[in-house]
Amino acid sequence: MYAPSEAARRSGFSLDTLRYYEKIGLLGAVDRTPGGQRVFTDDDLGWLVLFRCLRDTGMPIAEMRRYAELAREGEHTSADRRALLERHAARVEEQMRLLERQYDHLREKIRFYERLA
Amino acid sequence: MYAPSEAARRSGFSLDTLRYYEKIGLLGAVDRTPGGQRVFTDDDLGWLVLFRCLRDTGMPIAEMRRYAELAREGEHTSADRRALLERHAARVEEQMRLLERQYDHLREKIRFYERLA
DNA sequence: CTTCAGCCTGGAGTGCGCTCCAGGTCAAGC
DNA sequence: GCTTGACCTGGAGCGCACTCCAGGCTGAAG
Repeated sequence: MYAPSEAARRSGFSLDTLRYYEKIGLLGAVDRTPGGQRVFTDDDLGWLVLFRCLRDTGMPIAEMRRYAELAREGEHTSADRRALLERHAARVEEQMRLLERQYDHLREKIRFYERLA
Repeated sequence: MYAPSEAARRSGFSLDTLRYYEKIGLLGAVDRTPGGQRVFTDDDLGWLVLFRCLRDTGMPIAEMRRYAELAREGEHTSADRRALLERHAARVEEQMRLLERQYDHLREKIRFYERLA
């Protein structure tokens, strides 16, 4: 059980972002105190860690939401979820290759300045 | 000498983006025909290749513009330009490490589904 | 000389992912 | 019981990087 600020700290998302993620249905309905304040569970935190992974690797929010909806539909969507993640992983591999290629290009440019000095 | 559409094709930027880059001062003033249509030089293309590299590695436009302005100021800014590129390269290295870490995490998640099948 | 695809301009609009705000409520510590 | 910092809501606003549009001009091919 985590207070909102604690969940924010642990997940690395801002409080506003956590509320936003709930509002758009990325996070399922978060538990509340009788007074209406959010209480995050370990399960919620697990989702947030996953969202951080997907977001850091460039998955658009719409697709994360799709994944979350599939998960909420139950066990029978696991093949779809797996396929979704595998398509994403393939895109990430491509992205890593591009990044490395452009990094080399950048290093080459820097060497130009080194020779100049 | 390249027509706008040819410059777009070769650089991978859209025509609108090329005009936008000129408008905001990322690209210096591009040559024109007597009638006012753009004519891109090999030098322009060189800049576009660099912008693609920097953009693909996540440099914000404001910083690319800073680099371009330094270059237009002349030789004496080369140390600044080099420093700018080196700071950027360091950020790219960090980005590559993060991407790889999160990719591993993603693969781990996929293995979970593989074991499920 | 005509045609018509390609190009021009200034400015408005888009999509994404937050981020901020006003005006109030909640709850832990004294 | 009171204080005060954390939290609530709905909705507006923002920053980035384009992207699109209307209405008009250009220039190579036939």
